[in-house]
Amino acid sequence: MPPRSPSHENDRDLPLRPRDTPTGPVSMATIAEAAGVSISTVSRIVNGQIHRASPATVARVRRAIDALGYRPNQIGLALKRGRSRLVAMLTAELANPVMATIASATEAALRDAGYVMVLCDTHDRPDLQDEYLLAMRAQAVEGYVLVTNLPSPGLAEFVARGEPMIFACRRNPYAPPDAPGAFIGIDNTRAGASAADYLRDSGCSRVAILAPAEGSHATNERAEGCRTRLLERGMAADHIRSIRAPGHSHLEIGYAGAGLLAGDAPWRGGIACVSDQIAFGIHRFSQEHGLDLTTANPLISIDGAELSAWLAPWLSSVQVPYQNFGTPIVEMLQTLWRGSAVPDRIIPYTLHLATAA
Amino acid sequence: MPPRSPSHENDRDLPLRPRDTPTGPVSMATIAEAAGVSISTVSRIVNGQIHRASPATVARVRRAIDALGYRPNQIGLALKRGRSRLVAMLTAELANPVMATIASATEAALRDAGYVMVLCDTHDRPDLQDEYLLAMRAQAVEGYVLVTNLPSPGLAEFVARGEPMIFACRRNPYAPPDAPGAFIGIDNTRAGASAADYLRDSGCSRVAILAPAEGSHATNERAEGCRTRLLERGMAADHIRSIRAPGHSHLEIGYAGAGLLAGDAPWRGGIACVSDQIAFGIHRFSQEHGLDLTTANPLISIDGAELSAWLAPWLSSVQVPYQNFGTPIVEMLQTLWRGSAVPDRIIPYTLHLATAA
DNA sequence: CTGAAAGCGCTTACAG
DNA sequence: CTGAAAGCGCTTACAG
Repeated sequence: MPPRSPSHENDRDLPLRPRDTPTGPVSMATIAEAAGVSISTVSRIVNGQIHRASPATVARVRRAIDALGYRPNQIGLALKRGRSRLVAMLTAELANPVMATIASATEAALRDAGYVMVLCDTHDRPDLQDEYLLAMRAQAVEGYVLVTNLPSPGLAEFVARGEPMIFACRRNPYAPPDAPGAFIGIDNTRAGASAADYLRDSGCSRVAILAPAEGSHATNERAEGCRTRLLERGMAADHIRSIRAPGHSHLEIGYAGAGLLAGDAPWRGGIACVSDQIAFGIHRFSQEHGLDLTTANPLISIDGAELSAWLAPWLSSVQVPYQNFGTPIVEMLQTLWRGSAVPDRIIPYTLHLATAA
Repeated sequence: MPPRSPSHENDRDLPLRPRDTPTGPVSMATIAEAAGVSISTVSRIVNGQIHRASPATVARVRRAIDALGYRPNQIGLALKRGRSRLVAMLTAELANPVMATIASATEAALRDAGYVMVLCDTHDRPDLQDEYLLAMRAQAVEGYVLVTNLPSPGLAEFVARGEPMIFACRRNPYAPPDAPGAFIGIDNTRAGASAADYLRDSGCSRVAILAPAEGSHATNERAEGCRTRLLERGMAADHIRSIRAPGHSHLEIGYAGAGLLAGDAPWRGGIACVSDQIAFGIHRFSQEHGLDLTTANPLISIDGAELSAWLAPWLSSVQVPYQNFGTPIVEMLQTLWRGSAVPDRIIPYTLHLATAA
């Protein structure tokens, strides 16, 4: 750093961050020394207790802060407070666009609230989920947003200890019955029913419902909600074909399901998919085999990724506004921090209609 | 906690984590007291210096650790070391599948290396980028992975200070010329050339190149690489149509570009898109207007998201293995930490061919 | 083989 | 209006 006037009065003229040689991060002690006051005084001023110092002192300290580019070290703060300004997000699979959207929205909302998001991808492995929970506690994170709900000893313990956790899309597997579950998501049963209504209203007299063989609570509810509504609306049980296809990803499940659906004869009727990706899988199978499963039949999926409008105009969907989940998630966390119970938050969805002729 | 035998000898029989009442996280002091030794001794054993304690002591401490479920508090550690085990990832737009893939891959590689990833979405705003850089420094993160490269005062300062930063896909705008840039990505110029080769080999005698009006360095290189190769391969300059379309997202850019392309007469010739999303935009425009831009013309894009194989079989692409970026990114970071310069890492790509007839 | 002490960067009563 | 001191959970010479 070039030599400069010893007078603090000149600090005002310095650019915001004048260091052009690498220096370590500036600590409160540095500021205290530069301003000729104690660390306590700097701390108070940094924390807005300006009425507890003379205006001259406040000005001097502030000038030093600006001149040296001071930012409070969050580690020191966290150690003192016993918690960081970190919130952990655990996703089952970040590569899934639904999860990426939720992560992105949550990150933005947390930033607005002054928090920083740590991202953990469990790859749907219970051991990794537990490893992350423990690692995050060791980081003194202040809360957890879970888009994963595998039963695991660690999760059970965290729930039992009352750690501040929000469950997005997937419910707390250890929630006591009838207790608020801190869940945010859609009513999956109703979403399934809406899919059924759409197909029924489109004039379908038979419907195939495609879901994963090893479904989660959410996908099972969607499939069951659809089936129940179809029955309610007078469809004969043997006109409802439930296909539970195997596979790792929903894309593969859709592909395999399409094989089952088209096995005997070309399917004529409505198709309900519990997720977008399953519909995409059906589409690929259909194209590869010269079929028209997705273009000749009324088709609806649940999730409604924005990309569908661009690449899959043949697809109608129950559209879930995942991009808006961030704000309510943070609100729910803040409620937990205040010590209150957090009721489930059921998000309304909309219906997106296929645009293709 | 139920009363239990005061003898430590029984700890061996306790389940891994026997606390069923909420207790604060266990500190080293707790372990020291439980094992009847000093904190120093616990610290040494936790850190593997077991030859510096008697076997009996080691056993006693380990038993206490297991019984109480102790994990070192990372905040205390970080304060002592001056750095956390955190690495910051800054993305320009997490909702973009390319960025989500890189984030996911980096997260996994960091975890394997014992680090935790903090995710920051700059939304392509220079002010947010700077805000995050400063916030991350205040968290004492040990390194930065940037998938954003907006010129900003903060970024300039970080580069000048030699902070450990990796630039993925987007180059360091402040890198001194001829210096290693700690960049990882493909050779964009060559990728553009490969796109040109594909179209030329497909027999195209004219080609439209679609790129954003306000292109980044990367998209400009791709477009220019394509154009140059077409000229090299004997295509007349007036058979190459460069379309630089306006828009916020690449989807919109593709849509707008398709409008320009189809403005006068239906386009007959090859189409090169500097990104997948631009191709998707063209597809939507084409479908909505009853055209066959994407199905009747040889079409290639750069990026090659996996989803294309499912939803856009008409699309060929230069496929970039973003899902494999994690390991090299962490290796590069580790090289920086060792104090060495990090040469650019140019990742090879493959060609994915359209499957549709 | 083991422990007391200092210190990392903060905050917060407490004393003056 | 201001500062010295204790303490958050660690590590690391240093002394014994």
